[in-house]
Amino acid sequence: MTRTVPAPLPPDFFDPDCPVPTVPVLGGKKWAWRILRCLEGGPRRFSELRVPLVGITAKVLTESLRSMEQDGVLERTEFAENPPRVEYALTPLGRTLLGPMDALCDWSRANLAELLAAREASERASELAER
Amino acid sequence: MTRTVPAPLPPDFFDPDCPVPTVPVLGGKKWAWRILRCLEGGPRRFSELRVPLVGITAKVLTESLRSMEQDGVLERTEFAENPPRVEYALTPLGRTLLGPMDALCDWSRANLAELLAAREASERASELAER
DNA sequence: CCCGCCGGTACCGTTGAAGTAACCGGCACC
DNA sequence: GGTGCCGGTTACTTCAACGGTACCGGCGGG
Repeated sequence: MTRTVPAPLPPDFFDPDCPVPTVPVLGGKKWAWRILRCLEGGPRRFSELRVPLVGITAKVLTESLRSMEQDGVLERTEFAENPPRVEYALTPLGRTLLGPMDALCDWSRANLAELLAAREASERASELAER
Repeated sequence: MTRTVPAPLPPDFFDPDCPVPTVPVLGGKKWAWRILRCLEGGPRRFSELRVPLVGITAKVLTESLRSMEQDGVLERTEFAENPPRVEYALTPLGRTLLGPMDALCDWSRANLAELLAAREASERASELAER
């Protein structure tokens, strides 16, 4: 007899010690994706990054950059110049993230219409249920 | 003369109306990834999902499933049986998400060691700075 | 009559990311 | 001597996700 139901999932289906979910881009990092994208074309200065990242505050940008630096996906270089200059650049590790990231962005672009339609449909359904 | 610096990024580098960042998996959805993974092999019942998703509470699982249903990546089917049965299954749209997701998971697995090393290194550096 | 199972809901507390506002030191320019 | 820019820092607040506990209705079984 063929099995029509899948085998039950064991409690250790996910390794409880697996730190994959702690990967920076998978966390609630609203800006990380965009920052990576901005650095794709080469190093950028702090104030240069603030231009495309419309709405970000200095604090949040600082925090995001610091945490990404800690994760080794980008590098902070301070120049002892005048006026002071700080540059942020992708590390080789950070650059390898661009591929998978592109895959997800492509998915978003391709399926966004369908996704938004699903959201609207469920909104309309819940409005009907209210009455 | 060749340009050694990249062109400046314009303020409209990102479309301000672009809702790509609102895509479910890109938000701070701690469990969405795992839920998708659990449904990869076929439909699952509510209590069946609680087994592999160690530590999730009924409330959070309900919320996650509902929001993913709204986004059209999974489907909720209620059977008027006894005892009541509810099944969750991936939609075609949800199934297309598995590919890009795998890419990111592969990246995590491949580069996790390097990432954790970078974190430790920066921790050690900050401890040195404290003294 | 009471107990437990299924698939939740209600209420409330915690946490961490994000936002707001004010300020800083050093230097250049006027 | 005042003003402004650069690259932040500090303190405070807001907000949504997450977590904990308790409880529910309908049913079947003992």
